[in-house]
Amino acid sequence: MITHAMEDYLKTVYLLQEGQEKVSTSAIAQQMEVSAASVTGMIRKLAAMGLLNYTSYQGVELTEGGKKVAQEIIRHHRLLELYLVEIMGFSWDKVHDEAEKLEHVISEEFEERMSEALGHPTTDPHGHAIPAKDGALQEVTYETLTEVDAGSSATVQHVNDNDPEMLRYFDQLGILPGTVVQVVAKEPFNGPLRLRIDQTEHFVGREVAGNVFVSLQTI
Amino acid sequence: MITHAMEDYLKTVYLLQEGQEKVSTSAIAQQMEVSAASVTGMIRKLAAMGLLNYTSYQGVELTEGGKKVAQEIIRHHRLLELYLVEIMGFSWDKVHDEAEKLEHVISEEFEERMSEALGHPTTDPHGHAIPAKDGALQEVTYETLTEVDAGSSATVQHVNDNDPEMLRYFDQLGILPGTVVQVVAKEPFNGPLRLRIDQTEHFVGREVAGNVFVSLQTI
DNA sequence: TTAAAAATTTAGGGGTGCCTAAATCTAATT
DNA sequence: AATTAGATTTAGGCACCCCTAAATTTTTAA
Repeated sequence: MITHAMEDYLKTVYLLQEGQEKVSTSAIAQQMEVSAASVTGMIRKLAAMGLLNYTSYQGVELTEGGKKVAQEIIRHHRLLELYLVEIMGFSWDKVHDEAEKLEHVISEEFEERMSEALGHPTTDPHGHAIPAKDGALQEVTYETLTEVDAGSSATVQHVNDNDPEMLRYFDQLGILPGTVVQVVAKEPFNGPLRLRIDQTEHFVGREVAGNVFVSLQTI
Repeated sequence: MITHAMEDYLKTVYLLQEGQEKVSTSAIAQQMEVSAASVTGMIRKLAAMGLLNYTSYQGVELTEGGKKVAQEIIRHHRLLELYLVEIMGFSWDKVHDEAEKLEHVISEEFEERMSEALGHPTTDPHGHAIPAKDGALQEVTYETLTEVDAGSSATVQHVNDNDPEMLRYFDQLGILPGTVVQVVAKEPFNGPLRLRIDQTEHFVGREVAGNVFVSLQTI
């Protein structure tokens, strides 16, 4: 039996796994805000169930079965976020927490009816790809705004969705998926970035910029 | 902290309490399909929290605080059932189980947005009253079809919602809230009832008839 | 290469919520 | 009033999921 907590672990490992193969205990612990000891315990259980491969001290890697569970939950989460925004009128800073709870309890039919109501969408309100039913999620790894050279422009692809306050700030700035942002200048010593968004200039800190994932303008 | 399990107990006690004052351990155990020992354990916890009054061997009674929690959950449940049917297109036999899970995790905002989308409704798809926000639920106690005299007609007020198969049967028969049913005859020895619904006659067993709550036609 | 630092695991424990079996209490019957 | 049946509670246990503290392993740096 797969519990809600297990689903959360699998989802976290899946999202951390992108780019790397092995995911460390501490990375999971940090992401989930639990102790490393708790992670070890759960990992052993998931490994015993064949949902991930695990060698002591060497990190974990999802099996195909584990990936399937994770994708299902991520699909639930992202469909829910979009449904809450588009159909129910939630603001985008509130939907993450709501989806975090609902993703574990909705039925397949609920999932299907949301997808239908939304016209079988492929991205959620924060720009993340929605995995197809039983389809793999291959999220492209974009760079963050902090890595863009001064003078260059970039298009926002997605933003980190788990901090409501930061999302409200993004709203104020006009940063959302699809927005074109020009990095006018980058102040030294980890100073703020000077951004031009929609004719207006803003100074934003590195922490914020690090949560905006973009692709460079080719023009 | 009120857990999901506690919410379920409070809801059950609330619904069992209608009509009587005290609710017995075994009634709760039967309704929730858990052991009586488990009920005792939970009851003690809820009593310690001031959500119900409890004297050993004498049954329980919700306090005002306990009632408030129960009403909130029942409101969630019934709004969800209606939302699932009206907005998402679920069939009425599927919504009970879905609502049973969702009722514990939705936010106040989710509740409010459902209510708005539905035009602040007062009854769910099975004919049960939806408690107003922070408002008491005073469900009238209707009689069941088995209690209607042969020859009389009655209007369906609500039906039991927790057996999907029975709900599909009601659908086939055309029994839903508002339907007028004439009890043509009642076979003896707990035999079937002969019902006229919409010009058609049906023979239904007592168990089914006992789950249809009606008010007598005054005309 | 060896000591220190960092990461990870093990050990032991707490709260929740369920169970069965045994003990106890209440209510009904004689 | 005593017995018995039924209802209820207590006792002891299990699974889940988290924690802190201590032990162990790996990595890093001197």
